[in-house]
Amino acid sequence: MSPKQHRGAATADLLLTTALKVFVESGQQGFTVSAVTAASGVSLGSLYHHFGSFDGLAAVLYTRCMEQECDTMIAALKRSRTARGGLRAFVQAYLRFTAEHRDIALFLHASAYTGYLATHAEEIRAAKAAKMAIITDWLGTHIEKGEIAPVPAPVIEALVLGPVAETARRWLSDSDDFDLDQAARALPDRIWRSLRSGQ
Amino acid sequence: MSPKQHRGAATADLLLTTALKVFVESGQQGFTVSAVTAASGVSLGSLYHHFGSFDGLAAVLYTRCMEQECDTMIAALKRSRTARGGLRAFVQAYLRFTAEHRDIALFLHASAYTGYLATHAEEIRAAKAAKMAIITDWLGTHIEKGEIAPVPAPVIEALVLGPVAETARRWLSDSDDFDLDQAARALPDRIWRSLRSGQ
DNA sequence: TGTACATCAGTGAACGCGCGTTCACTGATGTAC
DNA sequence: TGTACATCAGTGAACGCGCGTTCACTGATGTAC
Repeated sequence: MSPKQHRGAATADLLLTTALKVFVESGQQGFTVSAVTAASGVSLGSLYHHFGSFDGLAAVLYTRCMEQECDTMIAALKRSRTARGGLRAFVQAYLRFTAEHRDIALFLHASAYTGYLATHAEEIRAAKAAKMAIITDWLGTHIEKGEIAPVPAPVIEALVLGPVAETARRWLSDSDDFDLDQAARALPDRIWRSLRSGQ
Repeated sequence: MSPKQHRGAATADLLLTTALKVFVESGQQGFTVSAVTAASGVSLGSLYHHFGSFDGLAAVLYTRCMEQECDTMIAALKRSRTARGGLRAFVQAYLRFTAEHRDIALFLHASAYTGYLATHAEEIRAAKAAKMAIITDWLGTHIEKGEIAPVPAPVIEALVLGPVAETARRWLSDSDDFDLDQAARALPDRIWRSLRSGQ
């Protein structure tokens, strides 16, 4: 299972890093094998040696980015024991991640309905579900505790992820005229108002 | 300016209708000129006569779908004079539109970062901004009246559009295991809690 | 009313380009005895 | 320690396919006098 040589990892890494750069700089249209090999200096055959296909490379890149983002969110959530505090940390971590890793955030948002992920759709779906389960579990425990209102889980998730994702999308498509810090300040409290039980 | 013949309108319409069908059935990958001409029975030259390019057809289709959706939302908003009532109508109209026009909703969501809209990005942006202005104006008047909390406009917009768009996206990618009616029942009140002033 | 002309609508073969992929190959590294 | 061998890593020319687009053309419709 484990490879007898390890120097290949650096090449695979270089390809992934370059692929992300190419995507961000050239968009979906310019996201091609030849663009990635040209920009990285790695040969075409080497790319196929490591990833099997271009879709394969895209799938690995997507999974890696998605997990990096989710792990950041999850760490933020678990830093706090109250629902309100965890939520605040989650929202701010998401927006900070978007700002600090614009390339990753852009790739993740833009890949939603693309063809290059279709081949590996099931694996990606499973990887995403695994990370999301941690987040929804956290929310679940706080519903049980009575801090969050007893509303169907998909609704809670939409109330949390929706405004944050929408804000990120806006900033991604118009970074100059959109005040992300202002949104990061106001959003947590407003989202919390939509979730808390009582009243 | 006006054409001397009108029968062409039917052909252009057939092309647009077929293009939407092809997109929904075959995805971004299968969304090609040849697929559209084959499925519609219209000749390649005729497509170019009416739209100039394939991107041109896609841009017209996108604009048309977007305006149809926005007009539905706007009509719902204006049916009510209170912020709370308008918002409820808006949310439910959005989700109902998504369910009733799954094909349009899917195309609109999936087109966000695609290459085929890049060429006409500016016109599309302008058309979208024109429709959105009506919605943000409506929200603005209710902020002034004090019904909606004095939070920055982009935050308000994210709180309204975010959860609704997220819910639509979820249903679009998993129509069988997602209860859209349940969401449509619970969401308006929850979104309203995040917007209302006071407390 | 007839006819000449301009414009609109529609046709489909042909073209070039760039895409993802294949493949036969060389070189580097690790393993066995 | 040396050497034979298997596997991993990397190379780049070549291929076929299907994409969007072009273009010279015919037919239909409306207009002018």
